[in-house]
Amino acid sequence: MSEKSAPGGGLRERKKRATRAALTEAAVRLAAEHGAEKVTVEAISAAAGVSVRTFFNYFDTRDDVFVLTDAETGARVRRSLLDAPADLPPLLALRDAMAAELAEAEQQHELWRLHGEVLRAAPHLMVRSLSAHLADETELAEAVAERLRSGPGTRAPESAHAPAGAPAAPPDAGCERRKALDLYPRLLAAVAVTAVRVSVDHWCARPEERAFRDVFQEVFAHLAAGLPAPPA
Amino acid sequence: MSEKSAPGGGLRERKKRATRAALTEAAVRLAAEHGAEKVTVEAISAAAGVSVRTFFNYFDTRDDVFVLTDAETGARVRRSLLDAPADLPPLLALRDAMAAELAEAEQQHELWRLHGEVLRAAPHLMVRSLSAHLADETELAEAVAERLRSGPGTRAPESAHAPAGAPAAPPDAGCERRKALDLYPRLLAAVAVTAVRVSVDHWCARPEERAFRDVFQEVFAHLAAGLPAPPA
DNA sequence: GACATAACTTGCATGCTATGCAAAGATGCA
DNA sequence: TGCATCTTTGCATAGCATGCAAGTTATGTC
Repeated sequence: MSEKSAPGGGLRERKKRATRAALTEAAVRLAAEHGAEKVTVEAISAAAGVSVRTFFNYFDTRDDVFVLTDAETGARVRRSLLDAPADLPPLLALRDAMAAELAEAEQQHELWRLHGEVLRAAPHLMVRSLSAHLADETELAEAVAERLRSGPGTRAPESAHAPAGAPAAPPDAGCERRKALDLYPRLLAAVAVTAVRVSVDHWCARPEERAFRDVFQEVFAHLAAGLPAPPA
Repeated sequence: MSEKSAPGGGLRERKKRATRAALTEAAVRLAAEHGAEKVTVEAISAAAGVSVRTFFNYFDTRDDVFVLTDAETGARVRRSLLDAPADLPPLLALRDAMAAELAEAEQQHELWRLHGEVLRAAPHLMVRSLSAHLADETELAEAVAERLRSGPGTRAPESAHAPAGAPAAPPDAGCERRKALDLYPRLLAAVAVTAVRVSVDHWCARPEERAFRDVFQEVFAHLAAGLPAPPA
């Protein structure tokens, strides 16, 4: 797995990363081989060389081991969104922010493909994986609102970085805050996340036909045009 | 619960509906009172006056009891979509089809509100509920594709009803078929489902502020316009 | 009305998922 | 080396989920 990312830290941290990596890798391999639903936590733990209890020290849920999203992805997208040129329409700013992130992911082509395979074979896990993105959605909507608030032309490019270190909101904290959000930012964030999902899903179904980039761009072109009926 | 819908059938069917209704009602009430995650299957079953085993005869999963979607909703929306005037743009046809369905749901105002409360308090269940809609999404995408195929002006209004009785596709059957679907129908279906979710969610957060209908219409107006930045 | 059939419910047995707790082991640092 | 801290682990416990066989209840027919 990504052994090189953030190589620093002491032995402890490296071991933790190794254990987590071993668990996810074992999980994905076993899932690819025997089908995702037939893989028990016991099997994953055994393959990774740790106890069942330790598995649950790393993942809240069995299914969480199949959600291969980087926890920092959302933060990077939001920052990129806020740093985009002020005159770029929100939809396009969001498109570019996500495209940049996905370009990185596309480089780990092999792993991504395998992951896609597993998820598509198990809709249940696809849903689970989406839930991870849903958590992002509220924060993403806030970023959109922030971008709109400091409107086009009004915004000083440097002042826009989120209110310093918002320290990893506790899970479900978005529920109350959600009340304060306007409709448009929520809609844009939700639609963008959906667009990414559809792009990935469509591309996974026929990876050889078109580059992912093209699918992604076409999706956002449809959205920007207001989803008119395409030419036959 | 909805005791009147499809009142027919023998005693057996009525009993089944009653049992299912009792289970969902008990579940929602208990969840509203004690928090959704604190409600066990045992408690729900006891409150509904059946055994735990019977609960699992009605729902595959504990969480499924909180998914209050009518199984026929999707079918009605698809039919409505195919029956819409041929010159109506796909996005608007879908909007109207969904609006008609939601108008009915809005009448059971009380239950809908309570359900919304429970789901918003438990994102986990919101996700689960979405998965039910996701199942619809593929079939909805097929309906969109069907509508496009028999293009504007080409379509004989009567010939469009789905290929007779597609007999309740087995769960997950959509995964293979998905390969055959074009990008645009999938995108439109996914975006529309997302739009409904955002509308409902936004409206639930401030039910007194605006009619649901208005929120819904505004969302689709945003989409049809290509999601430009709204005026401040 | 009685009967055979099919459908529904139930309890029991079993296995997987998930959490709390306390003891044992590994790591970091002086 | 030795202490403080973090991690792993086994054990106990509870909830989730399924299969099976036996008991109960509708349905349709004679």
